[in-house]
Amino acid sequence: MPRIEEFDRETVLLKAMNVFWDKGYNGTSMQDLAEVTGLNRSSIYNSFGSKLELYQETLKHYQKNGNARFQKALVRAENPLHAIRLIFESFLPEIIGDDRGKGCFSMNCKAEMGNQNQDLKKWLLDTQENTLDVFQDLIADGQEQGTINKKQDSKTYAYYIFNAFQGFRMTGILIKDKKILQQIINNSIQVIT
Amino acid sequence: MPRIEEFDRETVLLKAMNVFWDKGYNGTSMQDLAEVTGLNRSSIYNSFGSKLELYQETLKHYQKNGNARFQKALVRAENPLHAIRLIFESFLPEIIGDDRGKGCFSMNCKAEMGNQNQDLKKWLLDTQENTLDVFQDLIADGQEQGTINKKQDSKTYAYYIFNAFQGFRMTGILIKDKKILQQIINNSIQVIT
DNA sequence: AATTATTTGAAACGATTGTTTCAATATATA
DNA sequence: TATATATTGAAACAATCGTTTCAAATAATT
Repeated sequence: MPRIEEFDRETVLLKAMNVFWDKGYNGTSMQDLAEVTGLNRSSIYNSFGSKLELYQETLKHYQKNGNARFQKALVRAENPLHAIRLIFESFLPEIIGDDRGKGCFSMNCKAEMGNQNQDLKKWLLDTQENTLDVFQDLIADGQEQGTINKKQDSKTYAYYIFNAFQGFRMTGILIKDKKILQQIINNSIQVIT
Repeated sequence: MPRIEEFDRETVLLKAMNVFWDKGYNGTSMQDLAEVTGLNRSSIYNSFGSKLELYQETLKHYQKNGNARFQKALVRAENPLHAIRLIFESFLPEIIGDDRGKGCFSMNCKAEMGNQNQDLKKWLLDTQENTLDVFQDLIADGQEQGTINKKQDSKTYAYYIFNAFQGFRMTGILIKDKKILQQIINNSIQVIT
């Protein structure tokens, strides 16, 4: 009975994400979103609820993409240590190709909205925990397998790698030199080998 | 002949900084600024030019404070390696005491405005260069003096430390556990010893 | 005490903010 | 084909945005 949505939700979400990513949450207006998606304001509200809900959905979309990149690295890696390296390197194309200097969407959210909205803060904490777990599991495996040293426990190393990873996303905003970025990765991983 | 400004510029700047720091540039309204500073809108415009100019001035104020912290660490340090450690540790009180989760003002600016305003981008690049130089000089000194290894050149290590430092500021937004943060510092410095 | 240069307060500016309303449109089912 | 259900477009909502205006207030100088 119902009339069906005319637009492709995935496409709209992607376009909306790019605006939020570029301009930030507060820097993006519903006007911007309507223009870039081609949807009428009312259609956006009807389909996504509100500006904040749309923002949250684009964040999840972004993170899903990031998780996929993590998974790809896990599959391709020869061992856990190599997997960590591949995870870092898998973001090199995004960083170097990011000519607008948008950086990391998730990191931008953390800086702009992490202390302004409890729902977003909770989401950030959850994804942080998730990333930490991935790193910790990899490190624990690597320690058993022998490619990662046992000088410190996997959790401690996970925090260290997580820290380096976040720095990597921030550094990549203004530094696009692949050689420099690659050396940062090498040195960051050095500690756990 | 002229009537003198009634307010203390330094105090106003500090109050304005805290709002920008907390809410971001786009999240802060002139209303907010007038309320928190106690100044009338016209007085703000008369004394600081515009919202953007006031924002830039608060950023410089923040950075001046950060530089002072760097200098303090340099003076107190026993050697260049120790200086780098002290620089990281000098931000621990700010991180742990930051109960509102504001993070690093400069990092927030980078994430929110680095790609939106050319003047701000230029300022961010300048301060980045400055920080990198400080680290490189320290590392070069440490390498001559013997507390820092010579496996890689000072510039490469400077980028690595810079990366870890930026991660540190981001990690500190959601992680306030001093022991964890201290371990991140230890591991980050490990590479260059 | 008169003059002059500046700041201050209140009000208003047009533009834009996020959101809502509702009639017109469209389509899958009966 | 008629009906029911949903989406769409345009307009309008009150509120707030950053900024400007200008007369009143103020204080250092003459």
